[in-house]
Amino acid sequence: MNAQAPKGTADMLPDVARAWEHLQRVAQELFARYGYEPVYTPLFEHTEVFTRGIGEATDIVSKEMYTFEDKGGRSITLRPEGTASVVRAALEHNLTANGAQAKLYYAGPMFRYERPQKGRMRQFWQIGIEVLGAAEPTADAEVITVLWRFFEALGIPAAIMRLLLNSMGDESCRPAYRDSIAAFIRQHARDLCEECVRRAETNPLRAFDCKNPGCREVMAGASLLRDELCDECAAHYAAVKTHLDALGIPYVEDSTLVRGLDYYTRTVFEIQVDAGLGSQNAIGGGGRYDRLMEAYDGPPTPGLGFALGFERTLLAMQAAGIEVPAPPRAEVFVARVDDSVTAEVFALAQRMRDAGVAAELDHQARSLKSQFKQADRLGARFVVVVGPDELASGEVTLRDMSTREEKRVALDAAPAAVAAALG
RNA sequence: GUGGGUGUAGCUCAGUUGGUUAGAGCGUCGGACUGUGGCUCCGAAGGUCGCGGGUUCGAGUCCCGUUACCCACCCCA
Repeated sequence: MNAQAPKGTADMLPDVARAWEHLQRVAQELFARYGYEPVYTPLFEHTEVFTRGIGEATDIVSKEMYTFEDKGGRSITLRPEGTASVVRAALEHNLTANGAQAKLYYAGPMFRYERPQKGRMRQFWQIGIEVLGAAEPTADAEVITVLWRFFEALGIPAAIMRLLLNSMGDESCRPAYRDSIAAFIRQHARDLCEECVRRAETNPLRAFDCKNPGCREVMAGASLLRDELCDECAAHYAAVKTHLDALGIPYVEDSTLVRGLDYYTRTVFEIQVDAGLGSQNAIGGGGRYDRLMEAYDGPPTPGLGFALGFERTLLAMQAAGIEVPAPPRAEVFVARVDDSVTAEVFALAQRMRDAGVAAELDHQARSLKSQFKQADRLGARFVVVVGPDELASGEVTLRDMSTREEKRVALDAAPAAVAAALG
């Protein structure tokens, strides 16, 4: 058979898997300090959760979803992102009933059918947080701060991160602006690329994102949403910035930042780095989605959150020279001199483990010499040598691999002695 | 969906104008006074040269196709 993992997926072997767990540990510890609780939602949902939530016209929904019909005839889709599921779950379980607030975080794989490239996989992992029921700008500033602090906690220097901030307005000011941009594009159609002209009909705001220099030049003449926000949105945006300023979180206002999911309102943000990600640059991003719950026929419920990508975060860390610490695979190696002491060695290793010590032993009938090599490779601080000589006096030899010192200790007392020596 | 690049041992790669048993480094395993590591030395195992056609007396080396991976476009984490 073909042993290759499917296109766009990757096995996470120990070195990578360890980094994965490191990210999750850092996230859990940090998020807990801000009052976020874990939540696990299904990896697949009724397709409607995403089509209604993310938006029919988005790239994600129109061409990137893993959708299939299950044996019951239901249309099922592997989740392409986490927010829609969390909001759906909050609605199902009434987490925000009577004005309650929910602060949740999740971590797990997402699925998008795309051509893989650096920093982009068909199955990729995200960690995200969501705050539901919070309308105040302090919530926006908190979510952004958590994202920023997370990357800092991983050791990514603030100097290489760029936090982009923008407001997308809401239903009272965005539609008019959107129409004006569409009109602007049609007006300058002959100076813009085909793609941008097409955008006038689908998602006009995306034209600001075009990499074509000519388009950028033309779009620079368009009015900015920042200047067209309604009073409420402008005040909210200003307050978010004030709160970020107070915390010293450095942001760059970017009126062209338009995130690709339809559900965003008001605040949107993204953290980018320049090294390690290939042609990608965003390692995390998010925003406010005050109308999303209503898209599911739920009550009006403000919400916001962020998602960050494991793969990209790791690429950024690698580029920054950050190593994920690897603990020794064994603290003590229990070596046997010959087969006559196998039973004692096996039992002793178990007593070490029961005493809380990471202990390893040979399962391949290797020579004593190669057991020492093995112990060295595993990073074991101690080797306990068990042989006929030792056992004759009810003892074992305890060798400190760093100092090469050896001493005899009683067989029964060995686990405690090793545990004590390890501190 | 489109374009470009690459596919030789577990990993990183060499392989001359096509010519006899395909190499190196690292890693793995074993050994270097009979019960002991990291350095050094010696040795061993390990390869359908992505796959299928074609050209040729002969192809890892040329041609065609195919597939996988990588990178980029689109878009996104």
